[in-house]
Amino acid sequence: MIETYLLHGLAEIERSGTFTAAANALFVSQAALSRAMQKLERELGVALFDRSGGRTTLSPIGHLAADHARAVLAALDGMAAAVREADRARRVFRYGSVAPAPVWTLAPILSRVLPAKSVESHLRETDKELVRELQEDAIDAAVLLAMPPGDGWSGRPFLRESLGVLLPPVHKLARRKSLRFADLDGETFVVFGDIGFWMPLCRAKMPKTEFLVQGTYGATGQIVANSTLPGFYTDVSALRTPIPEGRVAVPMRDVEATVTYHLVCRAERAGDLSAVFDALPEIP
Amino acid sequence: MIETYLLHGLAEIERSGTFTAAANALFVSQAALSRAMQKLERELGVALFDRSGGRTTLSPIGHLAADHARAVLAALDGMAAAVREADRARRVFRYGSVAPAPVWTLAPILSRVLPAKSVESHLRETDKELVRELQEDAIDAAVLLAMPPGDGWSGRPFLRESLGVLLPPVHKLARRKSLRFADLDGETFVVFGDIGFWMPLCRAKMPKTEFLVQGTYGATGQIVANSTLPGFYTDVSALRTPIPEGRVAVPMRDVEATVTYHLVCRAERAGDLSAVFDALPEIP
DNA sequence: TCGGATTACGTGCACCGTAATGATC
DNA sequence: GATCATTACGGTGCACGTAATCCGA
Repeated sequence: MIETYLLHGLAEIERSGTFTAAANALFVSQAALSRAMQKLERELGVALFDRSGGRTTLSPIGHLAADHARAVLAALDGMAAAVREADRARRVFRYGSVAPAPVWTLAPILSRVLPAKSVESHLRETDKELVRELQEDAIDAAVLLAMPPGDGWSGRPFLRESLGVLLPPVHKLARRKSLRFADLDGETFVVFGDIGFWMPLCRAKMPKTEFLVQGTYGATGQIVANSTLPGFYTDVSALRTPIPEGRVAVPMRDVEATVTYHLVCRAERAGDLSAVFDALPEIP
Repeated sequence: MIETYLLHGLAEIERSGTFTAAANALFVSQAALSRAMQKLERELGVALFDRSGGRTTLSPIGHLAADHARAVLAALDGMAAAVREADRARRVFRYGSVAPAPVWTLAPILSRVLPAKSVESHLRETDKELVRELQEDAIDAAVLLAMPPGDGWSGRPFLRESLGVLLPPVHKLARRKSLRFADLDGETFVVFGDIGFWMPLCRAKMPKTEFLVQGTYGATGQIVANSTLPGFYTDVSALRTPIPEGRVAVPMRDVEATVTYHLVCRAERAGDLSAVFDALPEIP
């Protein structure tokens, strides 16, 4: 029987050039490697090495065998990777989102509907990145701003969110009923870093504005509450983090400031996720 | 390290359905197989079997792993086959021919030009079969009646052969200087079986003729020498087996009765065989 | 003489088989 | 109780490391 340690030995000898170097790389003695290669030749019934000179070297057939050995070992690694990945996928539900708010909504739903699975999520800044991750099966589902173009997708909207700004009462715009991005362009905003698509959206809509990006959600709130710098909120975020005392919340009325989140998966996987889709809230 | 005996075990369990049956098929004890599968699961860090019920059965991930295991084992078999085939090809020169006469010519040339190789040859009835064998790398070269169509071939003519008939002196055609197939159609011929393309050619040109096919060359000669039945010879065969006493040799004058043999190989292999081509005789 | 492969030799581990035990129908 | 799988136990073969040997530059 040709066991894999023989293939490892052969591949490493081709890589290292000599038995001695390969043996060191494999943490075995050169004697063991020498015997292993003799065994491999015996198993195959074919000489793989030129043993004429002082240095024993791979024959052309030995190189051919080493090529195949590497292919077999790659297949074996592929097996281990595929099996471990399948096992992981069995235990965890992984999804990405273009914004943090949908995660707050989904977290309790997912842990109720998929009690046997742990849930992993991450933020991205564009639908496009998440669509790619869906296609590569790197995630089970994604929260997008719109259904992706083309067939092969399954999903539906489940949450709407609208952006607004938090202003000090003395701010010249604090008395307005609503604002546009254009009104605020040039202000300096305190903003939390991980807010998904909102970040590039705000940069695009307010190119003259400077954003003081904070690494944590807490720090962002602290600075907004204890300074006169404007910050952001949304209708959804206001439900979990009340508007700070001494701040005025003014909603934005640009169409881009209100978005609808869609939970999306590949159509093939729709069956696995039907319980999740059924548990999503309806949009009023 | 995942050794191949673990993969064999897994694949056989999927095939057989139970550990017991698989263990019998693999000629090991069920205990050994059970331990082996535990080791495989330990190596992968993933459970491959449902051990809840009385019968331990493959989980979906176990089936996935078994699929990969079979693929790895197939790659391993492929490696052994490729290496053994490369080694064989290194030691033997194998070719096919549409007729026996070229083999008589080539045998001494090949053993002189390729002293390190043993030579294997076989007969086929058509160029087409041999071209396919060349394409499949089943043979190193082929003796054909013509260069194959298309690019990718290398070769040249090296021998010409003409067919004739051996008649008893009393035969009504024995005094002719030459004959056509049409003259002989309807006669009963004694003929050796393994004569390559000559057999279908003669059947095609003399559809009314009955051929008494002999299994050995010696038997054919004996019957021809000791009967009044007509037989065949060629100018080339006459050099090694003289015309029997009491027989008249009459050449055929149809164009199909004279052929030119070409030694052909795939163009990629032309370099390996240049010494052989150089040693071939020129056609007068 | 030196770097590197092979051979010799003793050791220990890992896999084996038998047999007892466990688990499920 | 029958049928499988797992666990326990003792044995053994095989791959290992050390060290001696061999072989070319």
